[in-house]
Amino acid sequence: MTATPETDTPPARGKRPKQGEPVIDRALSLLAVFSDRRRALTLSELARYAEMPAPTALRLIARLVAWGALERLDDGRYVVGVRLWEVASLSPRGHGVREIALPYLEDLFEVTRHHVLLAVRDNEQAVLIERLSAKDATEVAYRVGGRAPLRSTAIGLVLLAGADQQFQETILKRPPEIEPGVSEMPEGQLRRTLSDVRRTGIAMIRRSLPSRTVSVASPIFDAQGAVVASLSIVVPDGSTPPNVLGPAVRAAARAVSRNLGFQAQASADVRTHSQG
Amino acid sequence: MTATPETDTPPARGKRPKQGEPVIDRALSLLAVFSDRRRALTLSELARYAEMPAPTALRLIARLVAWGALERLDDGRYVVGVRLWEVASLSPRGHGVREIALPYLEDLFEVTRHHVLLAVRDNEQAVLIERLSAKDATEVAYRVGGRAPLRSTAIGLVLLAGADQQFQETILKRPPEIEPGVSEMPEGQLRRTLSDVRRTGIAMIRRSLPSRTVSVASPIFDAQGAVVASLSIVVPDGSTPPNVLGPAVRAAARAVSRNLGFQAQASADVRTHSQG
DNA sequence: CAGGGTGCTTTCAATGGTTGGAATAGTATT
DNA sequence: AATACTATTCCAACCATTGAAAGCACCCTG
Repeated sequence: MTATPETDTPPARGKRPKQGEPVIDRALSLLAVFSDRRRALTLSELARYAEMPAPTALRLIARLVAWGALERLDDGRYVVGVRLWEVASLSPRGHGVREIALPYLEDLFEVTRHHVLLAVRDNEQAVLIERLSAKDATEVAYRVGGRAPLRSTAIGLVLLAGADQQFQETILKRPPEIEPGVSEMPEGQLRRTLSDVRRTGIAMIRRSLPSRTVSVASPIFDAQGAVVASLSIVVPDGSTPPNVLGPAVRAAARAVSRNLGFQAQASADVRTHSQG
Repeated sequence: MTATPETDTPPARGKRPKQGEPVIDRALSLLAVFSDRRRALTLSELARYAEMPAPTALRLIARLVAWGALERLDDGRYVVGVRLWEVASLSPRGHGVREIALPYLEDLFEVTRHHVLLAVRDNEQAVLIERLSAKDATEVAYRVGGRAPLRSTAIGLVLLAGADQQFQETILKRPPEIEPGVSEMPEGQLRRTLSDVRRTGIAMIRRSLPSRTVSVASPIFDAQGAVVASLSIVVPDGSTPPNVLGPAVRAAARAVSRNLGFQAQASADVRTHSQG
């Protein structure tokens, strides 16, 4: 029998607390410490948040710095390096769609002059790939590289509606998150909404916080007909009639899809695909 | 039939060829394999290019995939993942300047309607952080995430002119790279040019390849007065009088600098600073 | 100017994660 | 069916990895 008595909590009463974790995981956990609020960190902060001894952290960080994944500031703190940005720019679902979509985002931006967003789905959230905003636009909700919920944003609803059936069910079963400013939908209504999004190619959501805004989003398809990204605009509530926004966003999204090799069906009923 | 690979790798005389390299370095070298031309790779390709046995590569890749640094496509190939993009978006010299500069880049883009570029220096090259291009613009020379030389591009000259003295000397001593389409400057002229760039805040270069274009660039300063980025436009030669382009670019660059906390001196002579 | 605190760096012996050849399974090509 | 290539699993030797301890460096405060 494969008796592994190690099953209970591994408090590692011995001498080596967290030993046993693969080196790469540790190195990556150091990268994961960085966030919107933590862009420059000292060695001890990194060691503390990544839960490892300072000497260990130092050794790993030294390698990351040597490669360029991290950079060291004059004051000794560490920040994410340009080299990592460089590699990340090769991410198909990151810069890939972005590169193709950007000109169309700009066209759309010219029309509305507020916010234009581009996002892809990563697991149970939407990751913002691009955001164009006027300098005097309404308050910003999300930043590029940040994450947004799937169920309570227009851009997220589009991604959810385009996800594979099994994933959708998983999300639908989950209890609604309570979020201020948006009215969370019960399961039944959410199902109907997703169906509408698939049929019309448009999702729309009103927010009251941080300011009264209307968001309209539309899916971007790849050559296989899978929803790979979501395009959205956010404007102050009442600034533009919604029946104008919808077609504009959908047209832009279609233009991007066409550029990705998507052949629009004669009629509707676009198949959904699994992802990753 | 090919015989035993005895004649192949000369140094690997022992049993363990490349053993001894830190794990992180190996993992990072896997990431480094990806490039503009290689965005989706199989396991064996990754192993080959990173020069490591397939089992080793597989093990490392598995960790990277688990974290999200890489993603696996349906056909088994690997691509750079969104998670890496997410972390990279926290890079101050990457997305950092970009975020602040973007609105001004857009303003400038509206005027010229061709290419607007934003770059930072990484070692001996310029790394393109952002590029706005019209759909019908002239041929593109560089892509976001790509690298450009310091001496033969306007955007690079600005970064070189703003680098610390010691670094500049290193570069100046280097023999001129031969590049088609631009006339490489001898050391003396290059020195004079850099001095001019510092004084006027403008660099200009004409290219004949891949098409006849004029590039104009201007430095972006941080609160400490160091050159942290370079802003540039690229237009077809003859489309716009250069004496119009210069002030426009410089004005946009200054606006960004101001947003970074830079206090413009009354007179000229901005001090240069060392970097990382 | 001691004195205590915090954070960074180096050292070093024990050790367990790491390693890659070999074998196996899977897939495309001839 | 044979061939060639790629992907994956296995495992025992081994060396990179580990982190406590100690040494530095640099604040503060009394």
